[in-house]
Amino acid sequence: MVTNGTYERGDLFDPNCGTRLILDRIGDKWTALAVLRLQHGPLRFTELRDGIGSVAPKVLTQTLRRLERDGLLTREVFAEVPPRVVYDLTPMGRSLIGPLTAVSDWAEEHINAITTAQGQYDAGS
Amino acid sequence: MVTNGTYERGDLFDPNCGTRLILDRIGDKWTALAVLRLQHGPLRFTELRDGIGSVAPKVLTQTLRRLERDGLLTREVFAEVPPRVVYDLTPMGRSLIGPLTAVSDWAEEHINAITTAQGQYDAGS
DNA sequence: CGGAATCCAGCGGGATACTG
DNA sequence: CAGTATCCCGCTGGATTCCG
Repeated sequence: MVTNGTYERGDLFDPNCGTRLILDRIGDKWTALAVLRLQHGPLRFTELRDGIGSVAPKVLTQTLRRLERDGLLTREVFAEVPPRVVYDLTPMGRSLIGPLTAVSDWAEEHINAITTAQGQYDAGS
Repeated sequence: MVTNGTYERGDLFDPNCGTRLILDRIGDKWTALAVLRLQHGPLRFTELRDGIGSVAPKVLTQTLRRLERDGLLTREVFAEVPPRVVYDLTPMGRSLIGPLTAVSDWAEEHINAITTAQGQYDAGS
C-alpha cells in the first residue's frame, strides 16, 4: 500500500491540519446532507428543510450559515412578500460532492455488513 | 446534473439510511483518524495514541471498540507481560480508506480557500 | 416564508487516578 | 502496557415561540 515513504499527505497528528478541521465540519449532523441535497440545483429554505427530514429551523440555519461562511454555498435573499431565500452551492461547494459521494456510496454498500457485524459482536461472539 | 429521474441513490431523507449512520460514525472526532493511521499496517494501542495526538485513553478505547463492533478492525490480545494488543483493519475497514482519503485530499486542497472565505465573511463582507 | 430568540437535555469528549 | 473507573464540562442539536 505504501509505495513511497510518505505517510498521510498532511500531518494528521496535527490538530490544525485540514483534514481534522473539515471532518469536524462535514461530520456534524446536517452539513453533508445539505450539500448533497443541493447538488441538483438551488433550493429554498423550506425545500431544504422538508427534504432533509426534521431539522429544527435554528439548526438548519446554523448549518447553512457555516457553509456560507466557509464559502461553500451562497445565500440570496429576494426582497419580496412573502420573502424568498435561495441557497446554492459555490464551485468549491460543488467540488465537495465527489468526495462526499464516495463516502456515501461506501456507506450504502457496507451498511448491511456493518449491521450484521454489530449483531454478532453484541451476541457476545 | 440530473440526467435521469433518480435522486441520491439512497434515501437521504430517511434517518435510517446508510449514509446518515456512517456519517455519524466517521464524523466523530477520532474514528477517521484511527482508520487512516492504520492504513499502513497494524498498530498497538500506544502507537495509535501517540500517533493521533492527545486522546484520553478512555476515548480512544471507545473509538476502537466501536470500529471493532462495526467489523472495521480487529483487536488481537497477546497474553504476555507486559500485555500487547494489536489493532488492524479488516478488509472492510481497508475499503474505507479510499473514500476517506478522497475527503482528506479535498480538505488539504481547500483548507486555505476556506480559511480565507471565513476571514472575509467575518470581516462583514 | 424564513428565520431569530430562548431554553434545555444529552452526550461526546477530556482530565485524572487507579489496576491486572 | 492497555486499559477501566469516575467525575465533569461544553457544545451540539432539539422543541418551542415569536417576529418582519
